[in-house]
Amino acid sequence: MPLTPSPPPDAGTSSARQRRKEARPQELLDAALDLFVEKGFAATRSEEVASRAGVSKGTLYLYFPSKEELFKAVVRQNLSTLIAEGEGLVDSFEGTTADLLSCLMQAWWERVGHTPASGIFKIMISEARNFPDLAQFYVDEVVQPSERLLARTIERGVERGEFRRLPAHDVVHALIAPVLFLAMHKHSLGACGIRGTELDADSFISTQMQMVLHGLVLPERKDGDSADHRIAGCR
Amino acid sequence: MPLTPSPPPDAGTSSARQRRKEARPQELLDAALDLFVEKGFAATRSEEVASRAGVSKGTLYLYFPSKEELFKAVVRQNLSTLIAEGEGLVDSFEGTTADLLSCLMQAWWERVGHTPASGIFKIMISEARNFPDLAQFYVDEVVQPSERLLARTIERGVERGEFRRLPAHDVVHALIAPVLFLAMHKHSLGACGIRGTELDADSFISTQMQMVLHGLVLPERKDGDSADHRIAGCR
Amino acid sequence: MPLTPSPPPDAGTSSARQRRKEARPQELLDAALDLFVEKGFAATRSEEVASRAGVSKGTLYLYFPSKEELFKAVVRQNLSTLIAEGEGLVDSFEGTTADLLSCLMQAWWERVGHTPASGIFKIMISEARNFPDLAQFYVDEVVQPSERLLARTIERGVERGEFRRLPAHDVVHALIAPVLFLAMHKHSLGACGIRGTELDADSFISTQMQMVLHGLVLPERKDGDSADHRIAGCR
Amino acid sequence: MPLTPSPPPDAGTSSARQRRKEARPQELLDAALDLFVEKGFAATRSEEVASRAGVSKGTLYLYFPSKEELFKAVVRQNLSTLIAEGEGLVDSFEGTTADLLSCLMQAWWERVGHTPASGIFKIMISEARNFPDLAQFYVDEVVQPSERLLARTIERGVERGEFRRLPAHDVVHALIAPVLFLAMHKHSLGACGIRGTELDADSFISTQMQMVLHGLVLPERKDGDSADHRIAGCR
DNA sequence: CATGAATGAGACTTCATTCAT
DNA sequence: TATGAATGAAGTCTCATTCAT
Repeated sequence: MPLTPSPPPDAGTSSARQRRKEARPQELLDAALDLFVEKGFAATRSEEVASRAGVSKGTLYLYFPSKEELFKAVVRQNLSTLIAEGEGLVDSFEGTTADLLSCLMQAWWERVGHTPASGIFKIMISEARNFPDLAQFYVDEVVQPSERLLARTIERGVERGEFRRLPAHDVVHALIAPVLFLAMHKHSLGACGIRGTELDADSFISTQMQMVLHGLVLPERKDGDSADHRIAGCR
Repeated sequence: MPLTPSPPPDAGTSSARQRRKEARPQELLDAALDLFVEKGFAATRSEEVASRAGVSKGTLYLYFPSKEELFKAVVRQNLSTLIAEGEGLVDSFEGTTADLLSCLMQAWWERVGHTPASGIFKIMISEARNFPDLAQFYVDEVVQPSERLLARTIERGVERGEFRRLPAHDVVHALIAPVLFLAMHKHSLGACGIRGTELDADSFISTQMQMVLHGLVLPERKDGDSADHRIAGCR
Repeated sequence: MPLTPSPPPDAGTSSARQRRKEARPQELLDAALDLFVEKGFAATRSEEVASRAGVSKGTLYLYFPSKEELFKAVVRQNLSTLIAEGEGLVDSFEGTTADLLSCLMQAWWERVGHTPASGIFKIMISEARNFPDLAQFYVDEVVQPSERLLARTIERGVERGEFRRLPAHDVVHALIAPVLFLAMHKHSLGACGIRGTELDADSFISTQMQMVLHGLVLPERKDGDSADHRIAGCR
Repeated sequence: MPLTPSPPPDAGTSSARQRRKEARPQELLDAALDLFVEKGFAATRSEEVASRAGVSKGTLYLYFPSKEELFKAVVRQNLSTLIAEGEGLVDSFEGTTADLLSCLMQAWWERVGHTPASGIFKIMISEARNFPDLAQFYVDEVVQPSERLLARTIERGVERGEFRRLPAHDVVHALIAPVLFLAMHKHSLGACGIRGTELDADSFISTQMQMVLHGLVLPERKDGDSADHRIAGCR
């Protein structure tokens, strides 16, 4: 109530209370995302979610039947919709595949990486084995759709002669790994304020990209180790 | 053994009870590692650790004064010692830096990646923010020593003219990222038995290595995108 | 009775639930006082306090954040308020100091000595060294204020030429000692129902008063021992 | 072993070990007294008693079948013997009763008041209701014998025309109260090191004695309040 | 719709006592 | 005798969820 300017008394159907009421689920989802990311799913108390959203414990349960359902709603709102958008982009994109990949990356970065939503990965890592229902939901709703999306993109690059013919699935993971690594770090050790754990994301991504596109080893020395890059025997 | 006064030379030197006592800490540490990895630190009940080690709740506390100290002991036993060994290797290694890197990787893979110890990373991701003492301990005991170790190795490669001159810190993270990604996956979604989450580690690492050493983009197209590999604008 | 729904429609503004809620802290404090006095602080289980107040374990913690805080609240409610009243009395009293002392004594007797609150002294005796926080709290909240109050009263008597000029501090303790002795006894051995431990408080206090006011030794023999009443050598 | 000088190998029947062994129960009793006084009966861990006596937990149970029996032994050793001595003194004393009382007091002060044994009263206050067996034992072994002893002494004084004819039982308690008050204080608040709780025992006892022998109120004002020294109505 | 009082299972940790050695 | 490893009941406090108002 004190947060919204008093509407004209005859404003019609939607009073301040009404508007507030309609915003409730969103406020709860936002509070839940923040807290789940900060503390994890199990360690987040429902009462704290409610109070951060400015409502009482009971009210939370009017909108979401349990903490698990609340979590699923958070995931749907923050990731599922984004993936659907990505699919639209891939379907209609017309430039080079490298540009498409850049677009996807950038979108991810802006809409997930730089937002609290990036913490969802950390949550799933932590809780998957303790909450199999959530794990299944997350795989169906996030992991498989997004991996399919990236794999299609890589295959497009290969088919168009733009990319080396590497196993699409592995390339997808190689693309995802550093990004998740950053997200993971940001929401765990990186958030603890411990000296020596700072990590410059832009610099890291830039270096990573150079390595992925050009390789770490200098050209003139390339021949020697071209045979097999599985982990070699130590001697 | 050293505690019993000269037993008859042909007798078993230590009684059954004695043998049990000496084995206890190890059994408890093993049980603890398994359970911490499976459920996380907070969700693991100390009683369960004890019972998996075949003792009662109280016995655990004879050997470790608290769950936190138990966890620290697990980390020390499984990672700290390994890092110390790695330092010895780097100090005395005489081959190419690429080979040294391979050696370190392989050691990690055999002694950590393929053992339950790889789950410690997952645990820290999950619990760092909820247990600041553990986070600090882990940074001091694991993160900083191992990053220093790798950074020294990269710098060795640069100094000897073997590697491109990239920021050592970022290269370290780029090397760590895929490996942690695999460890993470293996102990979270990968352990849930959900279809569609399988991940072939060897294949992934092989692809990753080819990308890191040779780049993803085909040579003839390399020139075009050499300028800046930060995330490019979408259009 | 208080749990039955449908109060008369014209009933007061507060529901049965509301009434319960407001009465809870008091019910808990009463239960806590009884149990703390009976068993001591450490030996009283919080669950037992709750169940004696007719609520569950968790409910206790809705009102008091810990057993220590519960105890402090018990002390504040039963003693601190009383001491404040005593200060008012001393400030405004106009009769003889002996009468003032009688008044204070009587008030103590009615409001503390004859109520379970008298058991608080026993508790503190028992627990002071094991719970330094409680000890400090008790000294600040009870010991010092009440000793100051009595000392002021004694000094008033001396200044008005009513009392001998004895060290106020020691007189205070001499006044307190028999009273605490009684309280102590009543809540320890006296409450065990052991034959031979009965103690008639009124008779004891009466005798004590006569001894204090007239002396134990008969007048004609008084001279001999007037020199020093510290403990005399045995021969 | 390291505490005793190695005896000559042919020293005869009692080796160092032997002497040590015979001292065990005494060392355990001393350690137990100290700890019981400091922490109370319930809060004292048997292991701590053992370790302070320089033996292992198990050894304690070789000498005393339970913590309760250990406590009884402590009481017997520290108080029962003393009371027996007191009885001998009273039986054979030939001086004035005031001197006899002084002697008893002094003995108490030297052998109990100034030793850790004075803490036993505090223990019993605290634990009587939680350990009825101990309470019964203490009443039989300490309370009744010592009260009988003092009552006999007071009666001796009355019969010989030395003391006013007051109820012996109450006089006994009046004598005991300040002494127990001091003992109590010394082992509870007085041992907490809190400022404002210091108490000068000698000064207190001296003042107490003067009050008891001469009365608090000045002679010239005595008349007014001679009627009844029970607690008077406040107005 | 909204509240928040109430519940009770469950977690960590302690400690008297036993008993194999 | 002496040891000390082992036990398991018990105690404090937390929190998801319910439901009367």
